[in-house]
Amino acid sequence: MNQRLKTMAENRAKLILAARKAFAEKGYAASSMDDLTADVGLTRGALYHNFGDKRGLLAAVVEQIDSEMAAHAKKARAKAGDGWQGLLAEGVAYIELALDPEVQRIVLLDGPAVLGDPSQWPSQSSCLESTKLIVERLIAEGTLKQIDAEAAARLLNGAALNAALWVAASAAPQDVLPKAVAAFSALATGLLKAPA
Amino acid sequence: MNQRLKTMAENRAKLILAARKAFAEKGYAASSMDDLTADVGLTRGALYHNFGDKRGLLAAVVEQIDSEMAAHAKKARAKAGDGWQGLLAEGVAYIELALDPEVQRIVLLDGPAVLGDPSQWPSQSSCLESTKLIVERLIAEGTLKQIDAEAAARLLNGAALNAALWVAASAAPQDVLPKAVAAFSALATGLLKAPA
DNA sequence: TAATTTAATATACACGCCGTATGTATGGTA
DNA sequence: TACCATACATACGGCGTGTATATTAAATTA
Repeated sequence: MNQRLKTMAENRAKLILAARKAFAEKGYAASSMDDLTADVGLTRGALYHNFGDKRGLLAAVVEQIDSEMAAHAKKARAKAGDGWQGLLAEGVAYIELALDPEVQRIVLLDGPAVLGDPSQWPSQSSCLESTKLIVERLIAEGTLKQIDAEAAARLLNGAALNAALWVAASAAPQDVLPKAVAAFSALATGLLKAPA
Repeated sequence: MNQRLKTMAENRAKLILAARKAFAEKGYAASSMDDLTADVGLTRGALYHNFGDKRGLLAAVVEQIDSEMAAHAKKARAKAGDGWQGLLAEGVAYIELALDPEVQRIVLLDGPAVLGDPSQWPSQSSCLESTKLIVERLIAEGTLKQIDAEAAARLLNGAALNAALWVAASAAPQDVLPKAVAAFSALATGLLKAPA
């Protein structure tokens, strides 16, 4: 088979892996591309050929992490069913995901600053889209109030992410997590037509 | 009177003003300290003497904008009274404030990435504190459910900020703003003990 | 299989920016 | 008036990015 494509894919994977580590530990700005590439036995030549520039590498990293997050959230939702409980479960899953330092630093802090508004990212918007679809169905079912589905989906995600940041930055995350989840659930019930 | 302190204060103000402009337009990373200081007839010497480093300048800028935001939100709340309506009004005020590109870029994007978690900033935490106080009073009054006041305050602020980012990034902000406000209000009613 | 072409990666260079160390000049003070 | 402190300017070193050129290894074709 094609040898070149294979090694190229391997090199891309190696660079992304090293970048996840470096970006998470030192932050995007403080990560040297020379060091990063040298760590995996390459030079900046490979990097600029594969990703265009430093931002391109960050975008690739963000996309990877983001898709992992979406998969995780989707699994959590599936476990809780496709109705109201599923929507709640997805939000809670996001909160828990953002406890990961990699997610915090790369996706929540540096990502927006360097790449711009997350809702424009292809990966995030897919996740948002799925949330929006559930909301739309629940509205049609009469479970939720008649509000703009996209607005509701965005604010739910936003609240969840913010809760996650709070939990992550706190001194005792395991104590704060349940409070955050409780507050999130309470807020979410505001969308219900007939409150629980 | 003391001439030196006066000119120093003037220079600080000039630098902060120029930084607000540069950071808002080009972003923090792309703003050159040489250019910035030259714009106001100074050199980096003045900057590093007054603010320590580039981050220090950003911190000063963020603090200034942040305090302006807090003042604005407080005023909006006062106008709507000190109860539940005031809490809502404060959230809506935040959403509207974040339509300002300066606020978006500096406070919401670059600020967290460079300075770290916003809840640690002295200015923001003061605003959060005031929200928390209202929530606590409303809980004591029996207006709100028995939930953690800090959690509720944080998620409210988080949802509002996220709504603002969405509105700001949209093609037709004036159309999206009412949807965001409606969704925010709906979410917030989830905190009420007896839903409206 | 040998020559040729393609392209993935390495190397080398130019430029800009930050932070610091040192110099200078002006305002306060005795 | 002479001295000192300090706010600011100047000069320097180092690092990091992005790009242009070179090299090497794989794929293709005859």
